[in-house]
Amino acid sequence: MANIMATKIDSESDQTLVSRIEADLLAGHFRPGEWLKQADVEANYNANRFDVRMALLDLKARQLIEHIPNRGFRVINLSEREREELFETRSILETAAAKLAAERISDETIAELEAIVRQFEVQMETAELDELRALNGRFHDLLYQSSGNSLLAEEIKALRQRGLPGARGGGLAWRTMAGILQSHEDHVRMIALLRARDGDGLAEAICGHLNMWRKYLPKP
Amino acid sequence: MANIMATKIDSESDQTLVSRIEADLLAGHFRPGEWLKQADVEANYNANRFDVRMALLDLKARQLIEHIPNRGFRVINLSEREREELFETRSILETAAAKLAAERISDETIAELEAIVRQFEVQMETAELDELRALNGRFHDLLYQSSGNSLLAEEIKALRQRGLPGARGGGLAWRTMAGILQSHEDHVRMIALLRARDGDGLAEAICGHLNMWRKYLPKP
DNA sequence: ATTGCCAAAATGGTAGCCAATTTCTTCGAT
DNA sequence: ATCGAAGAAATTGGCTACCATTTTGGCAAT
Repeated sequence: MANIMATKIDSESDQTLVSRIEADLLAGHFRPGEWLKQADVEANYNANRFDVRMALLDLKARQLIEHIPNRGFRVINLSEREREELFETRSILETAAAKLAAERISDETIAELEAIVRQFEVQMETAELDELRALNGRFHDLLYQSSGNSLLAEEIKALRQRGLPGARGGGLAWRTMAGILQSHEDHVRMIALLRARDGDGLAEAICGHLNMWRKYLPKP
Repeated sequence: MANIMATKIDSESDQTLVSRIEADLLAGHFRPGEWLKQADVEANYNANRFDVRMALLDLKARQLIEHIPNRGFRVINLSEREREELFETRSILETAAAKLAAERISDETIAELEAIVRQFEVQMETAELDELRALNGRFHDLLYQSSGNSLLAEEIKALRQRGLPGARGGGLAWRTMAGILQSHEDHVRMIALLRARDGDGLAEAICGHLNMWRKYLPKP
């Protein structure tokens, strides 16, 4: 009896507490700078105080939230400057990884990438934004994993995630349909460049892709 | 009375527990793969169980130690492959940062760097290895901070540190005096390249500097 | 020598307490 | 009425203790 109850209660949390909060953070379900009060998290995620503390510490270590002593934790809120630095650093890592990937990627993996891009194309009009965001993430993760350097890939992933919390609509230029379409076309082009083993071209494409959002900013 | 006692007891730990353990890790005072049992740490650092746990979690987040469920924490022990990946990634970031630094660094900061190098030269024969290691760290930190991108600098610092735990003698090619001397000469050369604003040359120097240790390996 | 079993050791999840700090509220003074 | 200060409420966070789970290590039996 008690076991069944416990299972039922936990049913919605087949994932760990951290990953549930993380998912909400990366999906932009919190506002930048929003306070994550322990009591609230405790209630909203149906967890106990200790787990909440551990989860928040974990997320803090990954810089998705920040910690202010005696105040608590709040969603990261990057300054203009920090955002610049983030994109500069991502450009460095991602262009380098792209060049490596162009050399090392296998034909099978290119096919996998293409499958993701196709799925993106199909779901672009119907699916929810979160779904598209997930596909986008899978595309880039797989691409950078193909660099053959998984530490590099992890580093890139971590940096990408740091830009997401509090960024509405997935965080890039994805506020507009045009942005999403542009993103998709970039991906198609990347596949072609991978097939052509054009590392430099790919790097350039990545750079443009990364800085795409600038075109869609309210006030540049 | 009690206050004075407390202060005295804490006197040796004016730094936090994490930074004390961290210092020992980075100085190579633990062996790679060595277990950090909670009880031992508790005793050796004169701390309580809770603080130890928090400290170990923190160090785990920075990948200086790893955590195996129900076994505990142990000093990171990089595989050959992981070490390759680490250096490849560092090369990418550090050469990029060096190029930026060559553009953006001020004359004052170059002078600061030179001061560190001079101090290194003076202390090379007399000072302890830990002292030299600290100076080396300050040199590289300041250099990469001069890229004007502090996120980039932090990232580089974190990656550098990940290579240190368990690496005897500071972790690089610093097992031999020749390695230390080589390192110093590299630094001198870097200063010259900075003065000449030769970003590409500097990047190349960094690359060689980073991969210097290969020459001094027991079995390549 | 190998296997199985039991005891000892260690981890790690949990509850709960209370001091320090911040935030909110209320009250009083100008 | 506004501002400021004192006090109350809320919140964080450091800490102790407990014990279930798991692993480890040793000992005995085959």
